[in-house]
Amino acid sequence: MSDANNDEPAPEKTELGTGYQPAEVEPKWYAFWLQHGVFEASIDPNDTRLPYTITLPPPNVTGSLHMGHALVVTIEDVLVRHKRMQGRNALWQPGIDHAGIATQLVVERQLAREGKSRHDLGRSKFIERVWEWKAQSGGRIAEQMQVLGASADWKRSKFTMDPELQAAVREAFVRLHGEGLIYRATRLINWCTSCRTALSDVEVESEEANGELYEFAYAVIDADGGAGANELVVATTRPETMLGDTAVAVHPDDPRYTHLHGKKLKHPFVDRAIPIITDAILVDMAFGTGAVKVTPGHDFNDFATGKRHQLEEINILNLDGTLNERTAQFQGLSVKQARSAVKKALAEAGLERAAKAHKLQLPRCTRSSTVVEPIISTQWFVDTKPLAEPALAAVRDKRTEIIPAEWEKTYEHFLTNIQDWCISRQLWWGHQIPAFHCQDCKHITVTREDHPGVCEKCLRSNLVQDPDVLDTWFSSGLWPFSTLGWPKQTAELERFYPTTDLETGYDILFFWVARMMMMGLHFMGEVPFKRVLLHGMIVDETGDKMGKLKGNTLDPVDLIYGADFSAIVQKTMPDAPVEEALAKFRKAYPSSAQMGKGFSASGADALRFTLCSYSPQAKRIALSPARVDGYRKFCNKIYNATRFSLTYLEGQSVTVEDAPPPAALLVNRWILSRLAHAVEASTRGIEDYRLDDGSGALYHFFWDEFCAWFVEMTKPVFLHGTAEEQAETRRVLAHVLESALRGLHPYAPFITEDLWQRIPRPSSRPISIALAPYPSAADGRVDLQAERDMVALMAVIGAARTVRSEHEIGPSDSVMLELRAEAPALRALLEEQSRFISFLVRSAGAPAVVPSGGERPKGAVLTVAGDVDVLVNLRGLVDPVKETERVERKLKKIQKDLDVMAKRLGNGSFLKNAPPDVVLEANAQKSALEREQANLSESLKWVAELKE
RNA sequence: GGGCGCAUAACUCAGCGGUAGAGUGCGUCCUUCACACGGACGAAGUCGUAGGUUCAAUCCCUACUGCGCCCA
Repeated sequence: MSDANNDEPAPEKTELGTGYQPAEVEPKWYAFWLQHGVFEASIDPNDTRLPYTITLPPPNVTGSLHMGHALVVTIEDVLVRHKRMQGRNALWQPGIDHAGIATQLVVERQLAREGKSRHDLGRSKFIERVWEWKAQSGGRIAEQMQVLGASADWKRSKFTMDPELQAAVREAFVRLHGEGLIYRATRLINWCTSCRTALSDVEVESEEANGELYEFAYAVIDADGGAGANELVVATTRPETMLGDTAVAVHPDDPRYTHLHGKKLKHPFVDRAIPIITDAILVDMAFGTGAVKVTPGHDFNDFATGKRHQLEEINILNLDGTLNERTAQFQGLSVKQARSAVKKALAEAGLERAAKAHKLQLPRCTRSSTVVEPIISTQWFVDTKPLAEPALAAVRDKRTEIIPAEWEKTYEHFLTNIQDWCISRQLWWGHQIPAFHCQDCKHITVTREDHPGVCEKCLRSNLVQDPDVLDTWFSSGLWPFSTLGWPKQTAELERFYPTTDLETGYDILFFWVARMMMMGLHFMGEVPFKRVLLHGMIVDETGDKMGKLKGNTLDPVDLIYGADFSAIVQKTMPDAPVEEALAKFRKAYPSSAQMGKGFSASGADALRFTLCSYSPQAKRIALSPARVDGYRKFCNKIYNATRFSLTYLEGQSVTVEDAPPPAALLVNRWILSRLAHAVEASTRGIEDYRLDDGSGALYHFFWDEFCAWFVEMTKPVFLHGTAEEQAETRRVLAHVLESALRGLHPYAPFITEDLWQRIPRPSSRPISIALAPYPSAADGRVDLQAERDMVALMAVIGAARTVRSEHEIGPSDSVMLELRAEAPALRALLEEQSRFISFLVRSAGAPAVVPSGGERPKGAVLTVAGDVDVLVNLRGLVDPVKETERVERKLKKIQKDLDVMAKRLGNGSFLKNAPPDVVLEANAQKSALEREQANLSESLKWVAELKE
């Protein structure tokens, strides 16, 4: 980390206008942080700070920033900045994922525009071309993350195709292979005909679709005769696969088909006899005709059935999804064409029996959305069972904690049912499998060497490297340690592994988290992270997933810099007419109706604060632009409160110490006490992964307590207070503001840095707020008496203000105020604070503070605030009818509450069974209500005098 | 089919066994010397439906209805 000796100057201070302009502030402070190495983690052996590590889920190199990224960046940045400020040696490890298929597609599209294919270039030229593309336009997303304020250690940024990471991948492969956990096998796998590659199970998502259940008949060979005995009708959603049928299964207990057991069927198009088998696992008697065609070469259930019955597995597809030479006259057709051709041919052969609409699950490639075809193929697999066991155990015994805990079940379910993982991909871009096929003896040599000289078995040198690359998630699985230098024993690995927190969307619990757990435990012997923090998906304001088709995508950048709605929809739906796109957008974001022509430039801080304000526990985060706007205003509030404070702090040589200043005035004692609560709540929120609570506590503190009460109450002090009171208040104001900005910094890094640099601060502070200590309860001073007194005071002021407001007394009209209280201590408090009451209520002179009872001034209305009767003299100022209405409204409400209390307290079992303090509390509430009721009823009699 | 979750103010969401909260919006008043990106005040909810447990249920349990997601 750089230190304060760095003589680079801080960015120049600009004039403070009346409105906060994030665009003028944010970029310069980001540059400042980078310049001073504020985000850099330390491996200095003398640095004894406890490490705190998060690895950033590496975004796709082809990607650009979307709301999901903004959420990840925001949450992780809050966690990291908080821990950094708490004095931890914080490492936020960033990086980029090479994204095999996605990247290859991007570059192939680029080539296509030049009229070329990757095959025209050849493998090595093509890969060079990908690197060129990457250098020019890949990884832009990292810059966009910086716009959000991400305090990652960018100098350590890694790319999954960096040479060190390639070495890590190779090492992992070789070791797993040596341990027998990686093997090569021929089996049924998911094949994407458009990406032309195998996929793992998790890269296939099934989608409901409207299809049909089609029935056709196979003729029975050597039929015994009898009604219906010479054919067997099967039902299928994929008729074309019948070209690969090698059996038809019926349930062993199905009486309809007992006579066919052991018989064979004649395939109508290819020269093949198909056995009728009995299988209780595959066949559901109630479904379809109860007879199931079995295609082991193209269906996972059928494949398993085939293994049980030693059936032949026939592949009918070419890798491009067309039918191959095993399909007679259908050869060369696409699957879709073949489906209608087969149906037509069956109908012509008189074998078609029925077709009815049917809902089915279509497996689709997560990348290309192409329907995935199961085919038999030779691929590399990871034997996941031995890896999954330790990963399960680590979560069960809490070495790794999953938060929210409800995801543990999903994790458990996935890992207990995990299938072997197909890791080879028929792509060029990625980590090429370090396996070398001997052209002479066919042995496969797996090695760390780039170019092994000879086959390890026959020692001849006729070797060809396996052309396939590894699944991108294979390298991602190594991320928590490969980024730290593994397999080398680096200082980074020593210090930062296991990492502390892993924060990501729940949607990649399977893809990524489970794999990191398996790999981390296997290679490092320790869990890769101590906590897994999962957040929900960002959806539009109505709860729909964001998507291009829906026209409801929100670009974080538009919220940060501001944008017209018409520009936004032209970007999200470039092909649709503007009006139509705009309509869709407005429907998805009803609150945009309040926002005029577009989004204001809210700045990164406001967006971050908004994202923090949603509970991360929710599965769906329905982002409301209006809410962003609310936090934009909050930033403006912070800015203006600071501006106000500076008018009293600048040029006043106020000294700020680390410890909270001594305070005698109630308002000063109170705000220090509230500060203690607020910063504590913030830390608790961050530590409990409840950023909504943490940020909310500070929002409420800053706006509703610091600004609404404290700052207002400093005004009479600064105007008329003694020099001593002013000095004390200045010190408290400076201290609380400085502490509050530090407290807010993880959530809103830019504005807090900018303002913090302008205000007085303790001499011990470092060059950046990002390195200053996070405030704790010790920065305030808990003072329960002060809090109680302020509650009473605020209630009195509120009651008087309500009277003013309800009677529409203008701000320039002052009112006579009389306060009556029984307890001498309470009267003393009101006397002491009378200048604040007078200032905030705008009373004519100090309020009269008197004991309860006594004669009521003529024309005064009465309202009750706790134990204080508040008499506001409205004589000649208001309408008696309005006053009657007001009082009656109040009385009605009180009566309602009293009814509830009477019911509770009238219940003998409540008095008997409820805890004593609850009963006590109820009684207290009841008498307070009764007193208020009595006073108000009394005041009804007086309304007539008001108009005098 | 299996699993998970959600249903609270007009909207987006917190909350929780002891008489319902926030932000935005809405209404009234106010350009008072930090902020109209503001201030003061106010209105607004049978806490999805039906049962059960309890002195007490929005909260716990059961069923149902509606919605969403994941796995087969």
